[in-house]
Amino acid sequence: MAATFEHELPLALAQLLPPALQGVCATSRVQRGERLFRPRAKPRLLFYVAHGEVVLQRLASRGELLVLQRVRQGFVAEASLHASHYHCEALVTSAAELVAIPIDPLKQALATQPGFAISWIAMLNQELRRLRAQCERLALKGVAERLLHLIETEGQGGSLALEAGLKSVAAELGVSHEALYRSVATLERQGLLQRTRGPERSSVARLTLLHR
Amino acid sequence: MAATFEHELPLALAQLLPPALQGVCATSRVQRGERLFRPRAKPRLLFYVAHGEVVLQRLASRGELLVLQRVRQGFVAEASLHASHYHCEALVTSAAELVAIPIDPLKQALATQPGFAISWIAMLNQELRRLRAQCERLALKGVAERLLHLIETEGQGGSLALEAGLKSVAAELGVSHEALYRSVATLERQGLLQRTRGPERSSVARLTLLHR
DNA sequence: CGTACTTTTGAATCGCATCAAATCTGGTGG
DNA sequence: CCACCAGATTTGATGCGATTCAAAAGTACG
Repeated sequence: MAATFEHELPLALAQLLPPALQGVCATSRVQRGERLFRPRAKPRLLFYVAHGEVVLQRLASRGELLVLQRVRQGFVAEASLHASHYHCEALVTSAAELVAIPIDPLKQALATQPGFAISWIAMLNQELRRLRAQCERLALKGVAERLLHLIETEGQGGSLALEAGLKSVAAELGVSHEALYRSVATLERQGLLQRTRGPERSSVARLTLLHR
Repeated sequence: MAATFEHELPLALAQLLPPALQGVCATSRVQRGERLFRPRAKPRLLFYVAHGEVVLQRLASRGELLVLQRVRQGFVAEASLHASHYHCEALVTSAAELVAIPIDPLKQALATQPGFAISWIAMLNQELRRLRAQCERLALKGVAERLLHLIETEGQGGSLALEAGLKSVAAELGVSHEALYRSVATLERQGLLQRTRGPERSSVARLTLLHR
């Protein structure tokens, strides 16, 4: 779908981006399954995910699919700002509302507006901390420990919204989906976790931590 | 040791930092075992590792030690620039030469010199890519695969220098040191890997990839 | 109503963690 | 110089947990 201006920019973006840059951004709704970019493509746009879910993934040497990042709210591949090409691909796994920011004007704004550059650095710092948390999580040994760590760090108040099903979570945790299903069932049986399903087509499942 | 000005700043830093900021930086040599900062401490200095090795680690909920990052060359905890306190601790694991950069002047320079801010953003982007590579590595299932991935991504020309022994590498790979020793031995037996030890006290061991 | 996908359960297998112990290493102090 | 110690390295044995393969049931969507 072409750019639509009927929707305002998400608040987080409106506060971050300078007005001049906001003018050249395009908001669009993207269906599940679409690809934002492929590996080796030259970066021209930088994407921000307002709703939905986008997965950054990469084909490993053995042909296995590695999930580098699931983005539910935030920038996609912001590290490709100065890169000559993408190192991974971005796939929409849950219908999303995206903002596309042209890279050239973005770099221009960063170079001329110090306040914006500072905010951008703060955003990158936050992203760094998030990634370190993910590394910490992947270093945990058990499936249950990884899942609980995910809910604690990525969830809000001990509750994690699932936009795209448990299978996608399993990939992010670096475990087989069978192992994750079993672990969730066990934790539920032990009363440590509660899974709620959305009643409607808006299947916003949710994992909530109990007794802790 | 107090600041010494007998040594110039490392080239990478000299090119990155504005002259005014270089003037307030302190170079120092730090022994193995020293701690640069503890969790919950308020960040006042930002460290750059010129030589040696510094490990960013954190005590997990179970009391296990999680290695978030091994820094052999680059910044330590650069994400704490705007943070109110550290989330992890930094331990020197191999005698290191460090540059301490006061945070306040650093933030001042970032806010007033757009070119510097841009360079800083580029550095953060590089760090983000490195961390994504680490996540990718930790998602691999086998010890051997993780090790080979480490050598490929962190090494230079298929050869990785070890500043602090295999045990520290095991922690970074998220595996037990026994498993890593066995894996290295197996790979050596298969002719896929060669381990060289430094002849002198400068025990710069090295892992080199063969036949690939 | 059929197709594609997720979810679920089962069973067999394998790799790694763990515990244990021996050897080797560098560095320290007598 | 040597005894000694702390840590790294190495090898062995055992058990657990995850992967893998397989198959069935549930669910969304056209």
